[in-house]
Amino acid sequence: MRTKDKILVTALQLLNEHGVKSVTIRDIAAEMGISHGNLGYHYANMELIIYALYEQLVKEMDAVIGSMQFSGIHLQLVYDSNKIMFTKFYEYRFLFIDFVAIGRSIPKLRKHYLSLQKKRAAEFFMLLMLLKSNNILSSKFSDEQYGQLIQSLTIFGDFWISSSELVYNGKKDKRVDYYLNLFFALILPYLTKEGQKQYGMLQK
Amino acid sequence: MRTKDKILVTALQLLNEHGVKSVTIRDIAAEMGISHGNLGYHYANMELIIYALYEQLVKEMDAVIGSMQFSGIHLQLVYDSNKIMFTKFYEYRFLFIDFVAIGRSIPKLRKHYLSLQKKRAAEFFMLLMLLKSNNILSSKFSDEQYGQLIQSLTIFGDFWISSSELVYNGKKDKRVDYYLNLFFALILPYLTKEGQKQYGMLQK
DNA sequence: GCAAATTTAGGACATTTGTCCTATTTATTA
DNA sequence: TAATAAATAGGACAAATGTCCTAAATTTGC
Repeated sequence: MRTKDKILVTALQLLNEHGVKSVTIRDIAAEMGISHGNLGYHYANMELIIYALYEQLVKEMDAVIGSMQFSGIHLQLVYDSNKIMFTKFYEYRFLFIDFVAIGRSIPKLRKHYLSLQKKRAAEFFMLLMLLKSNNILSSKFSDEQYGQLIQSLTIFGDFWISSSELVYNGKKDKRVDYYLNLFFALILPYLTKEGQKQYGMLQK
Repeated sequence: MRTKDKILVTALQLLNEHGVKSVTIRDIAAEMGISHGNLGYHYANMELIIYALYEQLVKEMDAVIGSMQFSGIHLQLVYDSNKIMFTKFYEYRFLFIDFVAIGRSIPKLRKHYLSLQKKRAAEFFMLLMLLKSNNILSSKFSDEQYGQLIQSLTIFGDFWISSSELVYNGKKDKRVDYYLNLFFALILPYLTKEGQKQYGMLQK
């Protein structure tokens, strides 16, 4: 692996473990066994590394979402795509754990995230509308209510990791599933009979 | 005001504005126009200041919640108590914005928060059960489902500020109301006819 | 195989920050 | 009022950190 890539791998590991505040250029160099001067040659400072990792996450998400086959609308689809997203998010958890601090110190990242979120919210809204017209989500709730639901789901999606970092004390390999389950519990009361049937048959 | 109290006031203002990462003992002293040596005499480091502010928040919350009159069970009660909590949280928003980083660097704070959260969740569960038995919340959802709802509401309650810090661009004085409204939208589908009626009549 | 470009190591330096220390001033109390 | 305690100012210092620089080593392209 090229040094430049290896730096990102090591940085990600250290950032996830110790948090943005505690990791320095020199820490990463030491962990890799290279000089801090060398590391500075590839990435002059932590912000560049963090932004590179953010770009990497976005890229990986696009790739994995893009490769999904949308064969007919079904609750399983929502489940699968969210499971992938939750898992990826957790791989890059330091970003979410220090979300605001990072957004504050790297305006470019914040700006990009905002437009990304807007796009994702619009896609998700389309998906919900589709589920609604296919009698999976109930029609008795207004589009505005579904819009609000999406906002809350977005907040949950962005911050379940932070919460779990402080609170979760279950098995490590069940963490994502646990919060994915909570996420779906938020959608549960909006389901029709048919939706509930599909929910019961979800392959988790 | 005593210097020791004034330090907390100034620290809170700076922390809310710039975040934990960017505020130092010396910054606070400079803002107050006193020497850093003097500030060190009262609080040796930032962690002591942050913990003191956390204690202050907990104390203020206890006081304000304790003074509420619980005259009969009603959705308005849930609304009012949450409005108070949301408002207080926002006054001390730096705590929530850097929740994980603070919890990591001040284990005592993390530990206290965990036991507090446990207590609050239990109280909230009792409240929901009461609303359920008073036909405000629907009986068609299981206690387990209400338990999950509380967990999601807790995550929302702890992190709406972080999200708003990055996303919200509405009027400043409507911020708390906006997220309180989203918070209640999460409860909406669990309401009975009677509950919905009370919801429509909420004095916001 | 050799010149040029890239990569690497490590030193130097300024800045920031927490921490400690002492001297002075202000407040308290007996 | 005198002595004691509390509060304040500001200097000193070490550790950490980003940043810059140079020289050596390695790789690349012709």
